[in-house]
Amino acid sequence: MAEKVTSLQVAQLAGVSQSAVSRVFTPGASVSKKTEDKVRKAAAELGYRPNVLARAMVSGKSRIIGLVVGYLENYFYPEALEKLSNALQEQGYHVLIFMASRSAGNIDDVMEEILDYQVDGVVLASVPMSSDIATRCQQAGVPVVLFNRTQDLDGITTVASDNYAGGRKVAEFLLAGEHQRIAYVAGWQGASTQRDREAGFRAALAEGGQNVFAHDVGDFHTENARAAARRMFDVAPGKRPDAVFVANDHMALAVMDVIRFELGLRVPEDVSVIGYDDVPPAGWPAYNLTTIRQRANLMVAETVTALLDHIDTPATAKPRKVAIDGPLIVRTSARLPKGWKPQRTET
Amino acid sequence: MAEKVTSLQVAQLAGVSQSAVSRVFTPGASVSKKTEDKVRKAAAELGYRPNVLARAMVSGKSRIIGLVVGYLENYFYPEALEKLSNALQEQGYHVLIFMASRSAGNIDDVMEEILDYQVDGVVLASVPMSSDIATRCQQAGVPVVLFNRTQDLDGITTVASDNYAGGRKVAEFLLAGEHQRIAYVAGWQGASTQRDREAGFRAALAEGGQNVFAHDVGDFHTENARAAARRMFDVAPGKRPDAVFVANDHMALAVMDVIRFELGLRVPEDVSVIGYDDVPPAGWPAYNLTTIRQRANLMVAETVTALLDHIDTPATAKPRKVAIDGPLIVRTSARLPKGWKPQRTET
DNA sequence: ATGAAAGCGCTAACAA
DNA sequence: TTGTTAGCGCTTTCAT
Repeated sequence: MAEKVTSLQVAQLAGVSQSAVSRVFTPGASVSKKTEDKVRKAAAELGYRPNVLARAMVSGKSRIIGLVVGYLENYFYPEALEKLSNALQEQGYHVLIFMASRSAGNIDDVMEEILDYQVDGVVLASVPMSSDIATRCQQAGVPVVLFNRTQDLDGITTVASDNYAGGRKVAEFLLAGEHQRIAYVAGWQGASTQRDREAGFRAALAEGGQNVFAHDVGDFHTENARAAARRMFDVAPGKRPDAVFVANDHMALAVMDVIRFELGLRVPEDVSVIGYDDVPPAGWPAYNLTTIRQRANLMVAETVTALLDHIDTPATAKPRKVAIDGPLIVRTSARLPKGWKPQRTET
Repeated sequence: MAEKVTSLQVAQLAGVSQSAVSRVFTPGASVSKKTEDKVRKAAAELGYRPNVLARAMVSGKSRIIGLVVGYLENYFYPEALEKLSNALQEQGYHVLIFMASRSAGNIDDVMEEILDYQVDGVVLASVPMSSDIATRCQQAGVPVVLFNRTQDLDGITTVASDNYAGGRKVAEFLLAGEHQRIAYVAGWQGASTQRDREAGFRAALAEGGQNVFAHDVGDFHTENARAAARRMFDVAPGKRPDAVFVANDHMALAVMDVIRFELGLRVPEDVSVIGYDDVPPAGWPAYNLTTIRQRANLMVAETVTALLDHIDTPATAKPRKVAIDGPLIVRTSARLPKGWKPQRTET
């Protein structure tokens, strides 16, 4: 069991001062080649590595990013988390995770805890009350970015897909497919993603001379989505929607299950279903869900850029509202407009 | 933007010494009610919270647990990660994430990085070369536990499900269902989970007088599993297996897709399919996969207990090998033995 | 280019 | 119970 090795020990072995050792491990400090060699040799011999925490204390930079995430049940998030963590690692940062799920009411506590770690920045993903928390961070002088949420709150950087445009695309596609009774299953109403998707969807529907034929709420949860699907589709054929836009894939898959396996209807012959996110299961042949792709790679890249920008140049960094356009991935869960062909599922 | 508040500032406002403030925020220190009140009042007024990093420096305890995870593509891991993070949070620890995926070769680097943060413990999940890393941690005097891997290496605590027993159960069920040509699709051969599942499976098969009819490798990856399924099932009916055990659900779902949607065979009429893990999609009606459940809750609980045990009492804590029994969840992807009824999917 | 010295914010003896 | 003191391991002036 190797004991803890300090820079002082290395200094003594190398026959230099402790500060010399520090300089060798500080990029861009001034050390002679000779000293550096001596120090590196001694360090290697002792297995020395700088203590990140001690460095953080004096420099004020912990190189830790706090990530607050509500739940990983929606498979868009594990993917985003993986990419985000990787991207941050490449920049020399690491991610401290905080699950906001359990701590239902006490998200405030979570925030305090996160701040206690002197994190250099915070990413909020799928967190209820994001705006309160974000404000709290700002007060503490910690850069924040909201991932996959757009807050009305000014002064906070947010990165999301262009949910309004996405909603529009879905409506236009459904309209082009000559659907007559188009329904909507909403997500949690407090989420900006939900609101924007619905707004874009309704706007384009209206332009096409239609209105939402039926509306229910699934709250982004499987069970609620199932219940909504039952209420919506377990009715007389004439009162049944012939298409439904579900606010995210996670719910859309559940809705498809109810439609096909509980009610015995066919997709898309009896009902067209469209989701949002393009999570991996949406591409599985058992579903082949037509959906709007959220480009996780781009969203993560923008998040990292914005965050580092705020960290490195807090004075000049302006809050941004990034909305990334996402393509409609046409598979087979929705009837095709004349002349369309389903696309191949790319990776 | 609130400035950083130190214990000294609180002390001055409260008219006490700095150490008095420290004591108030140190559970089990001795402070008079009167001092405590004064301090708490001043702290509240200033919005003071102890700096975890500074505390870590002097106490030697960072209350950070390093979690190294290979990939989140297998949906067993997001679930485990969420539960683990929650459980650790409840104990006052937080999780620093390290994705080992990207850094293909340089897992060693990841390990050094993680150790630089002076983590109090490390959890290794789905990481190649786990044993090397684990050894490295031990050298550094940092408690480790391997999650969902059993290493032959003595002296390292591991928590996994009882994969051998699980493999046996699958074989016994398939045998009872009077299958004649039972195949196996393996995971990554370096994983103990894979090896144990296969060993148990083969042993029980042999006891039933059968042998593995066909064998291929999917490496725990979707694409490889698909390819394996094609090689295995795209053959003359007489040479085709009538049942297949796939080493995890993630691959089993892909295998089902190939069997049903590419080859047009029926499950379970033509082929019975059984997986391992019981990830959420296994229970979706479109698959209804019969599988062995890995009890994530128990696995996480054991992991946390073992880890804290090693952290709190390093002297007496013995390395353990925990194997948690997992039930066979009987759904409809495998033909039922006479007299069996499919179970309801519980939550 | 290098060493000495002063802390970063906190905990933990040690006295009082 | 309280205050004083000495660090934890490091970065960063400030001299030299």
